[in-house]
Amino acid sequence: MQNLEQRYLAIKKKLFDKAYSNLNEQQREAVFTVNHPLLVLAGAGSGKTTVLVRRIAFLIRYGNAYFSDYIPYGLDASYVGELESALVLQPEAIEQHILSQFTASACEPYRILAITFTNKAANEIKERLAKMFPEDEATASEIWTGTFHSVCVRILRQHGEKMGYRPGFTIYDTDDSKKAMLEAMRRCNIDEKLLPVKSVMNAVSRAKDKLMSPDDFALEAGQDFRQKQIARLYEAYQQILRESNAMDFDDIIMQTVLLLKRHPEVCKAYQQRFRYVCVDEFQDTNVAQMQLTVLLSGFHNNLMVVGDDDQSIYRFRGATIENILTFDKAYPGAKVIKLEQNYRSTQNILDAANALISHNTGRKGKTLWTASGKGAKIQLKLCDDQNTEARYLVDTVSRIVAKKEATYRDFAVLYRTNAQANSIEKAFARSAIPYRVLGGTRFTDRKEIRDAVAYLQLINNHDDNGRLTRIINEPKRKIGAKTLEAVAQIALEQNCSQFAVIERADAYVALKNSAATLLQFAELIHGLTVAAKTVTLDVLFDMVLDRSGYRKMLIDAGAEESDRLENLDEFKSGIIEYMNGSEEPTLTGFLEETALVADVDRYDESADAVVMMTIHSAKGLEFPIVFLPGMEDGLFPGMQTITAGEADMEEERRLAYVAITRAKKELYIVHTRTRLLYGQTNYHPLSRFVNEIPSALVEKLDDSEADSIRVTGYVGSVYGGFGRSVYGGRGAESPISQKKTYYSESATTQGGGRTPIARPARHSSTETITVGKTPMTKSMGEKRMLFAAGDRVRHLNFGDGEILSVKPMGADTLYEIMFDTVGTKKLMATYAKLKKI
DNA sequence: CACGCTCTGCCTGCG
DNA sequence: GCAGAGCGTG
Repeated sequence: MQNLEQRYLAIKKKLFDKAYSNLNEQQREAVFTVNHPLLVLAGAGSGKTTVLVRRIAFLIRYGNAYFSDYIPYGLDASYVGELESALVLQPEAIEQHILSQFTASACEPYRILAITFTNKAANEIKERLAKMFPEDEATASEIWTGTFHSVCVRILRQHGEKMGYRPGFTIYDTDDSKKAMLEAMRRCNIDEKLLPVKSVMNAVSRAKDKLMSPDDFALEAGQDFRQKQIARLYEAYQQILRESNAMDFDDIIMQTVLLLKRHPEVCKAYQQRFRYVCVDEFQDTNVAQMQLTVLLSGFHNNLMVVGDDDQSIYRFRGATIENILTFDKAYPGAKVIKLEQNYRSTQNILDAANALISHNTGRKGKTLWTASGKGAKIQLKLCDDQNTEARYLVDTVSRIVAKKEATYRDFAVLYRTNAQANSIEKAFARSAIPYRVLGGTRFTDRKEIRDAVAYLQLINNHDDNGRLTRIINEPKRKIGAKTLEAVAQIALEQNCSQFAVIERADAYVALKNSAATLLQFAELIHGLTVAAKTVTLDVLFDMVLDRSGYRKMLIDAGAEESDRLENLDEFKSGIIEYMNGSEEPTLTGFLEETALVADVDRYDESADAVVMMTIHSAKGLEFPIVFLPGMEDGLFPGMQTITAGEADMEEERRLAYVAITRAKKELYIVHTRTRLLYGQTNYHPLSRFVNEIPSALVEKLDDSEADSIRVTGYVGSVYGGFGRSVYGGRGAESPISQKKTYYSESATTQGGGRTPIARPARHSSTETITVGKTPMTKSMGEKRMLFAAGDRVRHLNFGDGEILSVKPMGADTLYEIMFDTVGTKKLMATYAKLKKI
């Protein structure tokens, strides 16, 4: 009978293969592979989301049907024969009538967890899952689909108290966190000029990505002064967040991991629940997210991760590509499936991308191919400067649209930095071409929205000191900095929230002058807090704006603030939308959503307009015609990358790979002879990445190569010294370039240890000399003037004076100068515009 | 306390 | 070149 069993198993697979014949072989294998750790290396445009969604649907309908060895009891030849004859049916018919009888331990939808990075991706998966189960809505909605953050918040809302958070804890966004960090710096008495908040925030964020506590950080800092300071700040910052019963975005992940580690019973409950865990964009995960994934999937071990090591472009924010590169070591039995067939681009575009990315060493290795033919060559265009470049884009779009070969929405302009958007946008604005720029200030980042949310946050969580300080004097209530300082001081001493102090303002002598206004404010919040329990959210929102006087403030300001009023109205529609879409709308729930859901519809694909955005934000999107302006060494790859290590360069190359693979049909690479960027004009040679593309794939629209590679003489300014150090090789550096190596340090040490020493001050000792058409910047080094006590000097603003004393300070010099008219002042040599007279 | 001027920094950025 | 922060003045 063995033969019959084999025939049964074989025909079963054949039937599944046919029913899923609109997938390719690798895609099918990924869908059918169910009880295994599974790594799907999904190349750009290889149908990754389709695989993810169909696999989840497969789990629910058929479980492990495909690979299961189960033989039905009493299997007989006529039954197997029937199955074999069913193979002539159409795929849809097979799926509808045959496959369900093979189902083997199907998975309940609520036992599947699918994690993504962005809300957009989560929503797409939800929508596509819903389409997979048109017959019943419940199935798709029971699947736990969400971002890392939303999944973690959901867990923390259940168990946050085990980690010392009170219910209703607040989520701080980047801006709130920055304020908290500034407060930490005040408490630690560390000057922001010596240690910029930005770099501290970055260091702390990276530490949390790696699950390092403040203590761990201090331990690792050893005797490094700067690191030790950051460790202190990290600790103080956590303390401040705790006082406000708040978490930042990184805490959300880290605290969840800690919770699962410290409370095995909680961990076990989730592990047992999740029979299947899927993670999308796995190349973007950091250490903490990897840990979380491992923990949640740890019981059943049916973990599927989907990603593309070649598209890992977020190392700078903590993502570690090692997660994907070492997945098969972490899960020895893991199956690895590569999706290399591309359904998006032409072969020329893919060949260019393949050639480029092959210059990277740290990768799994994939070669994309397509069945759709060679297509047009890649167009390479050289322009004079950023303005002619922008005009070239405009002209090309007009030309192609005029020929009716495409419509506006088919075009995308993708650039490395947002700073490039400016000149391009101007050119489009002057033309008749509709366009949209993505990025920039997000709706929820607007001041009025943040203020309104801050009121709601404070109502929801009275401990939230950050939000309290944000709005206590907005609109103006005559509660100034001094009063707030006193409140904060008392709160610290009493170990209570600032709001608790304000409620009892009359009890403190230090607050006696402002007690009345403070109590009034407390009354306002109390009233709203009570109201929040009874009225609906939209009503509460209006009450906040009216009772606080915020709306009146904007109305009184007249026309110039009318935008803000409109924005608040729009925000209110968002509230109503939330109320309609949620089964049980609560203030906490709404605030959570606003904190975790960035922008509703950032990219409206239906609008017929050229779209402009950074390459980073274009990941995952595709366009028939793509322009890549600014393909120049120094811009892309950026200067920081050129002076940094190979790992950074590989990431930059992956970014170029992402850029190229966005294009479906045509790709235009544009570069310029000179470029005005950050207020300085530079020469930039053609990007090395373009040189890594075989020339047979490229059509030059002019004599671009000759000009771009010949970098002679020098080139100056911010990116100083670069022409030589890159192309001239070591030891060939010109005196000028040596003087200008001041940037190299900052790029390698992750916000660390950049000394201001050799940094020329922008407005003082740098002078611009124009040689021919190209402005060159001359370093101050040779020009810095040294004065002695007694010298008479002239200052641009203060007039003439006499130097009283000269003190060396680091690499700089501090002069004390008695001016004839404005008295004695202390000035740094680098910054003072002094001339000897 | 509000404004305007000056100074500074500036790649990319999800939640 | 430009936005946001910080500082000094009315």
